[in-house]
Amino acid sequence: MSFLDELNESQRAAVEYNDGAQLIVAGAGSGKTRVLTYKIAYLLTQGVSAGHILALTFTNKAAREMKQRICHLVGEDVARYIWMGTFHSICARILRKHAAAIGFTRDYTIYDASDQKSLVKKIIKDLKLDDKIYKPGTIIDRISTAKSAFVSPEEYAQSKQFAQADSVMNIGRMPQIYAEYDKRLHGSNAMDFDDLLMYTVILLQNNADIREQYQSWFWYVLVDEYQDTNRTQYLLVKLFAEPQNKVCVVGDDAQSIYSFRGATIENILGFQQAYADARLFKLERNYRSTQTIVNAANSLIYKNKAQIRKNVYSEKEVGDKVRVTGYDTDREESHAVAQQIVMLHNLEHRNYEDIAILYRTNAQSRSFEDEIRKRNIPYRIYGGLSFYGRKEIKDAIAYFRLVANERDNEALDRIINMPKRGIGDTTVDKLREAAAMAGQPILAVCREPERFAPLLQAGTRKKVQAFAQMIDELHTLMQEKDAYEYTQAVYERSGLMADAVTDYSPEGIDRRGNLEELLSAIHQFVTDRKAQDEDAHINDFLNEVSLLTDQDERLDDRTPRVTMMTVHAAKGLEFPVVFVVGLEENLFPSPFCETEKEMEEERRLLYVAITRAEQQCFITYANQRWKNGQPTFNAPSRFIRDIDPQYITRGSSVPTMMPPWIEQPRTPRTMMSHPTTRPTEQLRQATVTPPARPATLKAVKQLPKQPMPDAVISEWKEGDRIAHKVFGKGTVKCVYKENDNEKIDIVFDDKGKKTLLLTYAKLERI
DNA sequence: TGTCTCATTTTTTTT
DNA sequence: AAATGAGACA
Repeated sequence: MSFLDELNESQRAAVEYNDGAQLIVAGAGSGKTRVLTYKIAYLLTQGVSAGHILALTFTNKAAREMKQRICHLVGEDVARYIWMGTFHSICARILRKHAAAIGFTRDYTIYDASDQKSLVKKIIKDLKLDDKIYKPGTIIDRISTAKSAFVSPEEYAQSKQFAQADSVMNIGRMPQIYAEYDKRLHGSNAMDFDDLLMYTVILLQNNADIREQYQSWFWYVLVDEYQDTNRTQYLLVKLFAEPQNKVCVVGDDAQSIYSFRGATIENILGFQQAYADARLFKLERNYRSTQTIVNAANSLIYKNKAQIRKNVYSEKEVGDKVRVTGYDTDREESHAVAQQIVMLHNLEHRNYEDIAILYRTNAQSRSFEDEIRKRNIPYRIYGGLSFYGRKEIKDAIAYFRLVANERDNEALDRIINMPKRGIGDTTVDKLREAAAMAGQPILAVCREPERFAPLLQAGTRKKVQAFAQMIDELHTLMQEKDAYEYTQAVYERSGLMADAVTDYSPEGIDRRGNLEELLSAIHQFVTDRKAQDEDAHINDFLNEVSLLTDQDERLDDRTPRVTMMTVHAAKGLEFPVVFVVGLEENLFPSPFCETEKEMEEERRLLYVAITRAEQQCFITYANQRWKNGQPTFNAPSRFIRDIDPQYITRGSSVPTMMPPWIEQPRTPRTMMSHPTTRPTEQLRQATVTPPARPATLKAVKQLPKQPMPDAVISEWKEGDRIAHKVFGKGTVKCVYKENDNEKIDIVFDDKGKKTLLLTYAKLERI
């Protein structure tokens, strides 16, 4: 087999074995995708036909790339029949077909994070719980944890473990909330992301005929990134693979970084127990990075206890040492990184696309963005507001959703008064109540208000009815037209486009542009699907979009750009030059990890970050960082100490001030509202003993609001620093008055009218 | 009902 | 630094 010659010995062994269950432990950069693609190609040459292969990945992007590579090996006409996709998209596909078996219709909606949140908020309100204690975020997290562990509401109510964790958090009513949440989702003919997996397992468990149908259909099951699967996914894989157990999972326990989402590292560690005669293969040769980078990463991960020991090595050049540099402030850090990028580009002729900045939290991106833009360096930020996350796009999509699934109450909530129809919150509340009373979808109440909600005023009834009628008319159109024509009809009938067109503000023009972009994306979709002789219905589009992530967008753009993203988002990618920034205590590692186990996950996260680098790796930290409008002071991350010093060189941009190591007191939860603030000077002098906290500087949160006459503002402009920034609502002009330690933000709307005035104090001497 | 003003809060990572 | 929410008022 000629193409197998392109593999090394261990890769080839892994590809050629397919007698049964198989675990491939693939070190970073060891060609794991290559093995998977070649394995699939090999299976095809062995007579397994494409349609009988199921390959599950973590992201759409990974699926698409793998499919492309297989196309190169075996041709597109074969590759297109492989069942390749994310867990979620494969499940969504199966559930569409068998929706009735689990009590849904095939038009079910997939709720995204914001739908979940608003639903949970309503439940908390209806159950009359305190939203200070029952925070939507926490609740959603608990529900997701349960679903990831395949725990139903009933089982949740029985579970001592969940009950105990809830009582610690003082959220003892969780079982009721979970049950109610489940009920309302079902009532809305909707599922959240976790449901897609959970219901597929339920479907297969409860329906022997369907289960056997898939089990005999899938001859071979492959799973990528197995270290990031949760219990529900484990069950799912098992259900697909039984009874033959021709299953091949690939993963790296050292790169398991999604436990917060329910991933359990036990899946990969216990694979050989789960599949009795499973064979283990290891890929240990790293083809990506220099020896120094591999060694540095190894020395870091060596500090973790729970892991499959392996010996990842590189035979590339030794390469540069990892450069660790500390700065006084976060501003200096981003300034220096941007400057370094300029130098890399101009002096070492690095392409911008070869460079990435990786950080722990999305919030860190802003300062780098500012500095990089100042220097006119092209860049791209992943993970910010994605196109499909924009308000006007979500509104348009909410129309699609409601028309397709009239029970989708979250979509209705979004659009019933968008654009303005004079249907306010009070009316919607009444409608909701009437709907709950009658056991009807809210839209049904809108259709016949006199029957379900006679209390509404005549004028309101009319408005509500008109809305329902519009939706119903669109419903007819939806069935007649393709997605493109239908979208045009939606824009027109809903008044969305008219609303954007008459708005001449910069934001309005932007909104219109986005709506047009959506339309052209749908046009593209229709053309593509028709060329493939596939359906081009709006529901097909909706399906695809609701499972999209921000990393799946913007393929067209080929300008070389510096990449900025979180370390999580960088998993699976590689760059010649990588900056890992913000390596400080209380940031990286995150202040929220308390157990040693969580700390090990943070360490793995840094391992992932470092191993993204092919040739050069820079690590930076800042002694002072602005957080929530307040300065915070943190010691350099303990992880820097974990890396063997022989692979590190100290950066020299500022006087090296790595203090002799002090165990940074980790801010306990209860103290979070009073962040420790310590002046930089103190940090410099700190020796072995943890420094006391001399409060020579105090950050004053917010000055009392004071009227600020325009005259005063113009007076301040003279000689003061004035910054311009553009963000969501309007233009902000910040006026700093240094001597009085005050800063004023004046927010103007598009017409130059003053809309918001905030006064902040900077550091105040005591 | 909708807009404007002010006040409070903020736990990381994402399919 | 920014978003979200509550309350006042037109």
